[in-house]
Amino acid sequence: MGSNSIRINGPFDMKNSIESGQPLAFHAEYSNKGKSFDTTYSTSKGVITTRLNGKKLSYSWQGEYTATSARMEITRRFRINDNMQSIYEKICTDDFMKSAISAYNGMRVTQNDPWETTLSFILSQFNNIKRIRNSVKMLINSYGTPVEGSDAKLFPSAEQIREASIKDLMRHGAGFRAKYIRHAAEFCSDNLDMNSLYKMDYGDAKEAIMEINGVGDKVADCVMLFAYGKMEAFPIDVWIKRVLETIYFDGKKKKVTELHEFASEKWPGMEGYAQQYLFWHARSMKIR
DNA sequence: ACCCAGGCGGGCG
DNA sequence: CGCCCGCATGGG
Repeated sequence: MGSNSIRINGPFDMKNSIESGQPLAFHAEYSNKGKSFDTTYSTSKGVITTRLNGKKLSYSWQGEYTATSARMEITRRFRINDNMQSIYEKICTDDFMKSAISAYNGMRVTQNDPWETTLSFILSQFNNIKRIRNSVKMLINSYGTPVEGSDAKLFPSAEQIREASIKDLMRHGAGFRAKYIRHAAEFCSDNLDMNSLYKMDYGDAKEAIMEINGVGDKVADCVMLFAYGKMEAFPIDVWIKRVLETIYFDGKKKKVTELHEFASEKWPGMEGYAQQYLFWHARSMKIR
């Protein structure tokens, strides 16, 4: 247990960083209190509580954290050290991107735990955000280890999830994805050292994670981006497909492979950030 | 009541 | 390889 604070440089919109369909959207608790914004979320090691007030991000931790590791967790999770001006220079390529950046100025791509991200985005397939959130929270409450001095629980490990029966996972809202989750939990605890993917390049790491049954092209890209911080990853879901076709291809249908090529040529090395702004802006504008 | 959801694997041509 | 289909379930 302890607390400290970080001074934020550059624009930082914590609310949209959490709400914008990234892993924290699926289990973090958050609220506006006056002019400050409060957040609490479970990790594999403890519980992190933050309060953003202007440029000051105060935080406290419980569980297996030291002052150093807690600071690293927060810095990494919200990509505090990202140079947003430099990122915006790369992705502000046209009027649509300009309006997206303007609407969500300071929204970060977050960088989350690999297992947490894999589990969350397997659940996301053919699902909606509210339901994904209910499922993830149920899984935390049912399988997570209690945290001393808190009523919260740790984010459950792959080793803990693999002990669940398919039926139990289905009862927790996983539906037909239950078998994928079980396989992922077994694969990630037996056959895959998830930490080894950090040092692989994007293509190799994506290929490795796609060995999990239930992880295809889109979910793999989400894991590459939201866990491993590989900024060339460009997850293409229905929203991204529609918004690209609408804005850049005059409404004409394009194949996913063509859209990947388009993104890598338009936002080289920063596709992930472009995707996050496209996604959240497209959803708010209900582009269908 | 009815439709749909940040896709995926499997089966087929 | 590309296309098409079914899929558990609950929120809107």
